[in-house]
Amino acid sequence: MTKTFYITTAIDYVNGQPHLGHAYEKVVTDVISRARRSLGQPVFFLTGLDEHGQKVQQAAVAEGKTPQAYCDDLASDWIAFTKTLQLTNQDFVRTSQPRHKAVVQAILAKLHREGHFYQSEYRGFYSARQETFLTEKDRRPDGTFDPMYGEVTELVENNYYFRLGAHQQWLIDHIEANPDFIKPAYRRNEVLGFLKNNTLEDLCITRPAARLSWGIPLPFDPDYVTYVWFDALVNYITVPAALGDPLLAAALPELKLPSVEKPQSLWPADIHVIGKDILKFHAVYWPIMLKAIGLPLPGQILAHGWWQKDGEKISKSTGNIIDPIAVINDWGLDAFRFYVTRELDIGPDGNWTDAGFASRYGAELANGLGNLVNRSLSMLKRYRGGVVPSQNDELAAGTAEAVCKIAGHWDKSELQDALTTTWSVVKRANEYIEQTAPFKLAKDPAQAARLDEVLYNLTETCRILAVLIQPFLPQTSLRIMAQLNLPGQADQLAEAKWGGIPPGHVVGDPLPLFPRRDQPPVTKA
RNA sequence: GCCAGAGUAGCUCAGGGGUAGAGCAGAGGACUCAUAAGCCUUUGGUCGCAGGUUCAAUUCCUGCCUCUGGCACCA
Repeated sequence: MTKTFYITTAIDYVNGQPHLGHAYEKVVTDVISRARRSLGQPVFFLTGLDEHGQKVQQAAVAEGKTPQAYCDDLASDWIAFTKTLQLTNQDFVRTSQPRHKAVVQAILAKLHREGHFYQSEYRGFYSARQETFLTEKDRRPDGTFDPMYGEVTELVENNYYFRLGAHQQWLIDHIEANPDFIKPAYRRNEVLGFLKNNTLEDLCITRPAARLSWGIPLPFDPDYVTYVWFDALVNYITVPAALGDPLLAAALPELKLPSVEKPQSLWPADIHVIGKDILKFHAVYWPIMLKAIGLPLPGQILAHGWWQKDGEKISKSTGNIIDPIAVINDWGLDAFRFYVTRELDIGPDGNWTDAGFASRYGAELANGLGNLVNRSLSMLKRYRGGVVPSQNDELAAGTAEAVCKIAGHWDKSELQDALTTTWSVVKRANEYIEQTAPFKLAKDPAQAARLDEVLYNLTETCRILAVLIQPFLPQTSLRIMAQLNLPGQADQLAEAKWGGIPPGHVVGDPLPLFPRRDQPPVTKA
């Protein structure tokens, strides 16, 4: 059984509708997934929802629904969202699913048995109205709590804790020995700085069921549900476990899930794509949990940044928001996928501007790629009736060099660099048209052979571009293939080898891929 | 406060001890296959401030200023 490349997004908390940040993380993960598949690797891409917790319980009650029904309703929106983005995820995990509950409980039982947990008192200030403990940070400057919390009382609560203390040094060693474990490097430095300058406190992993019923009960103490860490993070191994992953079967022998015909080997995850806000959970708690369970650590934690809009924080209260679905409806899915991966490198924060979106659409998609394909096919149609001439390799070497570079970028999840390099192929082809001037050659019958050569190079470049953009712009890739009248998905980088389009083949009719747009984009809901 | 990182052309950024670079935006030009797209040429910068090392600093060092990120519950 060969191991499948396993990549995940964070699971999103179901307390509303998906926004730009969610869309971004999912698109990035999807592009990496598609690129890996194109490189010839089997890939399993997982995304999903985090459904337990106080907020969901409260929201459900407020709507007069059971928490499960409330989650089911929202889950259908989130699943629809994966379709809108044309994600190629193989599964969609929900933490309220029985398979997830089974895995969480098996892990809790094992760690409890092996002495990783202990009970202890938690003393704190509790707001009955908000049903939450408050911290010193919640105090106002005068030492009182905001009236929104209602009456605040000091409360003592027993809970279970997970011992973290013994794990600090090996984790530091692991991060230092594996430079790619946390990317980008400056995030890695932050985690190392934190681990070296702080002593890890044990982690509170439960809430009393009396206070929070919407959660997974501890298998060894039904008065408690587990809280956040052993619920949400475990989603990453739920699906491998459910698919019969041999490492998980060995680590959790008592786990009882329906047997599968063809077990898949997924764990360890190759990449967890997450937002920078949850880096500590993934780079500190999660590895320690895995080590305690007896499982290998993921290969990489890839932390992306956040989007701003016009240089300011995106916030619902100021109305400074971007609705990804509105943008997609207006500009098309590929334009959206292109903008977020081309504009922002994975890691830093980015700045969404409508003008920037329109500018990239116009310059790079419409005038760059779109116009190249259109003018190339138009000339082939006009001068040769759409019949591909015999093969010529004038642009072969340059293209091959770019393809090789792009393969390297794909392999390292360097999406922005991959796009830049891909567009260098577009640029080169446009220059080639100016240099060879096929429209002049066409006027001179003596130049017919030269015109054939040029037209072949252009048509073949268009075909290769369909392969190179496929992970990013899947719809456009298919449309180029359709205009070339070629079968297939252009979803294997191996197809980017020069000489793939057969001489004598008749291409279809050219149509603008990205129509010119003069209106600013609609980004508000 | 502490720990990182950054301050370079109008914008986004790359670079790096010895005549400052790219893309976009701006200006000019020749062309016409194409979505009036594309191509060529080109205007922009005392490389945050002040010192120091050096024959030579934007590049190394020190200090300062400004900004950003992190310092455990927001994609």
